[in-house]
Amino acid sequence: MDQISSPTSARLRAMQAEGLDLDNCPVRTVISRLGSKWAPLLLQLLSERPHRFSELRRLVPDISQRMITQTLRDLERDGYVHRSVLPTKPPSVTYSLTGLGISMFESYRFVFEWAEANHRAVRSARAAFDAREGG
Amino acid sequence: MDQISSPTSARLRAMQAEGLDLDNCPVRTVISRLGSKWAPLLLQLLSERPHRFSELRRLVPDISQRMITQTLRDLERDGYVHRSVLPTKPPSVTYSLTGLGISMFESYRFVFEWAEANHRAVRSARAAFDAREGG
DNA sequence: CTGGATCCTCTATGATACTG
DNA sequence: CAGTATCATAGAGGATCCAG
Repeated sequence: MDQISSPTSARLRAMQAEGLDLDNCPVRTVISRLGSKWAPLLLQLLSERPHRFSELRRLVPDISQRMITQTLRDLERDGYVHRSVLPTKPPSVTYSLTGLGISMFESYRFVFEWAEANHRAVRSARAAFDAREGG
Repeated sequence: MDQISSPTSARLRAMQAEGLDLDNCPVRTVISRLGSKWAPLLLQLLSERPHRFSELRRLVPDISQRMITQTLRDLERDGYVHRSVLPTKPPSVTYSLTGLGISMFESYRFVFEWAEANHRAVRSARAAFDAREGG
């Protein structure tokens, strides 16, 4: 089995001495990024069909202009999203999933389906835990 | 289709006026939490078998004591993880997945497998993007 | 319409020291 | 061994204004 992490200080140096390669960890490279605050929502929307910038903004009402831009840019950088600019006036920009993005979402979507089916159970567990603690 | 978000200020009030229930969003309830920095790593380890606190710490060398405690606590609160204390001396604590946790990971694990198979492609895309930008 | 630039705030996380 | 408490900080994210 592979080792999982990527150290920072004293522990870090000890790890590196043992030859571990934490920057190559699949979880840290892929999953951490997909778990950001807005990436899941945007990916879900783009998995349905390509969307304009303003459409995404409207469909995710509480995202700031700054974060929608930045999140889409991160997803583009990692190869999941394609950005296509139509030189109209004013410009129109459409975002869509790339082949890599589609491939990724075929796996990621199982988590969305699980969440859809079980989010109530999670909220229940949360409430029960809080009741125990608070009491 | 359901609406996705959960507003914060002016937009928020506008949304609520339309009757949207952003706090009930499955993505925000479930997926956001699973995407935290350490949760994926700990879940992956616990999906293999139960682990002691110190084992997890050793297997994830760059996690701080504080974050391992807090992340496990969050996962316990949401019903994914069970914490069992053996009253030995000194105490021994074992963490394991609950039924809900096992169920969830049966979906989540596809993402891990995808990451394992494609993290190099993602890193390539990232490098290519940076080359374009930087150049 | 689609952003970029700036400033500001708050949360997540780390480091460290202490305890049953 | 398995935490808790405290302090400090980087970075995520929001608000606002400006521009092609």
